[in-house]
Amino acid sequence: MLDPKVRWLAKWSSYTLVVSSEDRKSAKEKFLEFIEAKGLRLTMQRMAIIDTVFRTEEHFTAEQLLEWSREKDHSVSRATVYRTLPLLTESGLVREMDFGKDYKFYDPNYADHPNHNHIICQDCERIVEFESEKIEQLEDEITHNLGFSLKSQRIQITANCEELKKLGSCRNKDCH
Amino acid sequence: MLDPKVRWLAKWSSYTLVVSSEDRKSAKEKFLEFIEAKGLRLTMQRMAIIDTVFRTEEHFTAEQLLEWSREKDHSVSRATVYRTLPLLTESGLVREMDFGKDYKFYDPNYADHPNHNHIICQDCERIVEFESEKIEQLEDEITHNLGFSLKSQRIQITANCEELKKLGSCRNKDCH
DNA sequence: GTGGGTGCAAAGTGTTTGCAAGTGT
DNA sequence: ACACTTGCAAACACTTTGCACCCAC
Repeated sequence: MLDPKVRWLAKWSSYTLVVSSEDRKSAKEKFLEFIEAKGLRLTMQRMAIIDTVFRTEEHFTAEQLLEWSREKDHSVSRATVYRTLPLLTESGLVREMDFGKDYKFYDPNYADHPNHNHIICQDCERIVEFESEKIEQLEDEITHNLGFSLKSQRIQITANCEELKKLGSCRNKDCH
Repeated sequence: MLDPKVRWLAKWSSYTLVVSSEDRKSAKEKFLEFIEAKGLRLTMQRMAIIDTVFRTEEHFTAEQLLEWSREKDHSVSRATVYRTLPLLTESGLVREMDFGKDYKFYDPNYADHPNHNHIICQDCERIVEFESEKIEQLEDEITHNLGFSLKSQRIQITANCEELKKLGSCRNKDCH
């Protein structure tokens, strides 16, 4: 395993090498193909951003992505992050989510689980994902009955930790 | 039926009279009670806004609410609309919705159908509502199994009109 | 009369964009 | 070389807020 700093300063040729040894290489490689197919260029800044996105398990905001990307390449600017996010969502590998906050969240796990839904803890803002074939089936049925064909769906559940009620505080209170 | 202009210029005492003859009086009266319970005042501007909200069947934006309210009382300002909206959502009678646009939508039908969900046509932006006890039950079950207690939920389905596919165009294409 | 409410305009906040300089191919 | 990209800072769009005046109670 290379020193992360070194890895990030490396040129593209050695970079792919690292990529192919990563867990999430699949989604990342798909995105690199997407970029290539569109005739776009692989700049150092984009690489830093892309790697951050596909190395992350959590949902993140534009600001967090900027911060994390800068740890890898200090030259990444806010503008580039905001210009790269639409590419990510356009590729279908990252999903933009709106929880009614003033900023958007981005979900890098979308590629693997295109129909997953979210539970957001009101107390700690922890986000948990789930999938349900039964619900999907019902949604599809209802949508069809109303004269539409379902394109995509999202469920957002706002909830409280059971822990909070029992213990008076939430274990994850400061996890965000 | 009074001339709308006159009705809106009337003082509070005669105003309630009109209210009680309205279809949506129930939600509106609940909100007036909510305001009173909080010890807030009933200004002409608030009345114009409140009446607009509870007379409306459609989903609306802050800007639309301002425009409509101004038709009733030209002195209503944008600031007052934005200061009144939190009261409306806080009362539980209006629901704030985020469809990922830069502005929020507000749903005045929330009081009557607190768990309704939305299907948005990708082509014409028409919004259709639906409810499903089965889905609610499943959601509640899943949420509980994951260690949370469900507070609220929302489903957004993006779909295409079946008509569009069959006829090549959507009847509602220009309805928004 | 008084404390909450209002309009106005300025400030905020997350996001987008014009432009000149930089860089991957 | 050329066209795509970038960083910077100004611009944007929606929303919030400070302040002096106003008005419902």
